[in-house]
Amino acid sequence: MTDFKNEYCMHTATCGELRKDDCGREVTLTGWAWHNRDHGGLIFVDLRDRAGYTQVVIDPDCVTPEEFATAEHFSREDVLKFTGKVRERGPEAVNPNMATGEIEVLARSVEVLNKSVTPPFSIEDGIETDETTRMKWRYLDIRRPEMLANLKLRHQVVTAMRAALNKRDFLEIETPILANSTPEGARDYIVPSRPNPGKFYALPQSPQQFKQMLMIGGVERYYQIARCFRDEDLRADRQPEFTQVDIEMSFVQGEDVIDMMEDVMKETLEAVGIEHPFPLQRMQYAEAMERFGCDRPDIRFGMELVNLTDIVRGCGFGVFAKAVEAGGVVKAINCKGAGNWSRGDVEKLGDLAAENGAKGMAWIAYTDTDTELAGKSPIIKFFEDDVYANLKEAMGVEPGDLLLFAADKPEIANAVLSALRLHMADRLDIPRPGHALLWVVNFPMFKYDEDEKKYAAEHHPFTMVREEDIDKIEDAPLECGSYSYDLVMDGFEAGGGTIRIHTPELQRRVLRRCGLTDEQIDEKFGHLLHALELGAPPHGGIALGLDRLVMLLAGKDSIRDVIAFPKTSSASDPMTGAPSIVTERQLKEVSLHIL
RNA sequence: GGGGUGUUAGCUCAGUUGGUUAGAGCGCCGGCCUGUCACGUCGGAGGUCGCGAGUUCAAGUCUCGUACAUCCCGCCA
Repeated sequence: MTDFKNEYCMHTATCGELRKDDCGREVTLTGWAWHNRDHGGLIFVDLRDRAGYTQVVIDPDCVTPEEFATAEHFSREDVLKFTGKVRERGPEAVNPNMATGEIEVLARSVEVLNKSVTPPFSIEDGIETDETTRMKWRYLDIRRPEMLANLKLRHQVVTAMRAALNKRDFLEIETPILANSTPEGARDYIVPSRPNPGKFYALPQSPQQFKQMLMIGGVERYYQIARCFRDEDLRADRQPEFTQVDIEMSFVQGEDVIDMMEDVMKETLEAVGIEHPFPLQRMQYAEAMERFGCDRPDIRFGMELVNLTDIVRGCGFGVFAKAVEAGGVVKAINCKGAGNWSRGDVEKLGDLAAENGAKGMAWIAYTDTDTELAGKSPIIKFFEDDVYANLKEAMGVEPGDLLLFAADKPEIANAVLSALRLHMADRLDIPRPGHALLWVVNFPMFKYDEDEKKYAAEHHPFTMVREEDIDKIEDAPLECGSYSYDLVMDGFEAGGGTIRIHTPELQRRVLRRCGLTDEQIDEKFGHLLHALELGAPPHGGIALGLDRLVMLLAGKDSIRDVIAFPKTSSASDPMTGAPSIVTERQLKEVSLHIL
């Protein structure tokens, strides 16, 4: 962490900046007592601030007896102020493990700015303190250099993105937090309106409609570091409130947004010291699903899905043959290095397959010594010789391999093998160095919702349908492509965007296809349709998930580590106690009562 | 809504087949110590075993329920 200017404050130097060249300077340092080492006749204090830490020496010959007595009772995290001379350490006393290890400050005056009670956990990097404890005392957690570094990285990313966008004539514009509920999408956080009894605002799931209005308003290039809210269950990479870098442009086609975003990403990554080749790979959605089984592939390693459907069609193994007959697929991955796993360990992988919807998981193992590639598996005996030979060839089998199969509807087979692929990469310690970004483009426009028995937009219903597919909206919606692009990084969706519909007729057709009646469309989206009638320019944009992006750059597994004050999995905050009950009077004011 | 894992000292954890007074490291308190840097050393304090039932002569340990955390599925346009 770099230093900051020593202006407007008590100290004249930070605890991280002093070096050999500063020897002889008289400085005032402020900070927190990190480690106190009392040698009886001599006391060492590691004084820590945002910039780093410095050893302060308290020698009874250099301070008053009262000050020395004070120093004998320093506690961890006391807030201290020292004035003294920087001096070079003797050669034996140099500490090569600390940035300021060649110097120390000999205290001339000692002042306690504030005592601290014993902290509930120690302020160290690499601790494995329970997250509830960390979040209850989040301000202590933030004192850890690692957490401070994460927050600083986040700041640097935001700063770089702002700079890159400002340079390209984007305007940063704020949109409402008190917005309107939308019928589709995630569950809304709702806020009662006191002057409008029985009516509610919804906190925005994204500024989607507002930014389209800004384009129609002639802004042409907009961005916002936008807080978004979704009342859905949490995950390691999902919080109820999160931040998007929200971007929209007018008079563009999909390639324009992609090109712009690549330039912004390039400058952002450079700002935090990461090199990545540009332009990025662009992969069709269909190809991503075929090769990796998911729309956000981690392409830093292989173990790609192999489609065996044609090879096993009509074969002697009934499970595979029937799956194909029913219109499904048979796919497999080759886990190199797992061929010697015990049968029990392999069978356990079936649990993961089941979690993702599989009815079972077939496998074939080849031990290191199985040079004939006979294989071990309960299913081999069902295959005809030529089928088995073709299968082995398609999978590129070698001794030491483990094949895992999925035979099901394409969605399930892909989901199962995608999960297994990532799991096996972890288990086999397959290296995933650096970062890999790519675009996944041309998502289907619609998907069929089995539960609701209706079609829904894959991205969102404002997405532009590919011109050649517009005639299929009513009769073959699943065949409609869209102008959509996801920015994928290390197996995560780092961002997603689309070109928007800018004519009212097409917008209405898409909303109808999503199952809305004309009355519902007019009620919920009337303002948008009117706006599209009044000279809406062709426009499109993208939204980046800032939390996920910073998480990946920081090398963390959870976005909670890059958010200053995150929520627990029950969407609560152990530090402030939010959410909490409100008074009867508050409820009455907004015309509510609790059931 | 469903599944997995976990909950024992301030923190991180161990605790055998259900059996005497529940342990360790770190931290904390006190003594000693003038070159340590995770200082050392001697001594000490510190426990509603998440909570509630049940089984049993006996429960940290077994059963059921429940709360919270965490991971995953559903969900997240």
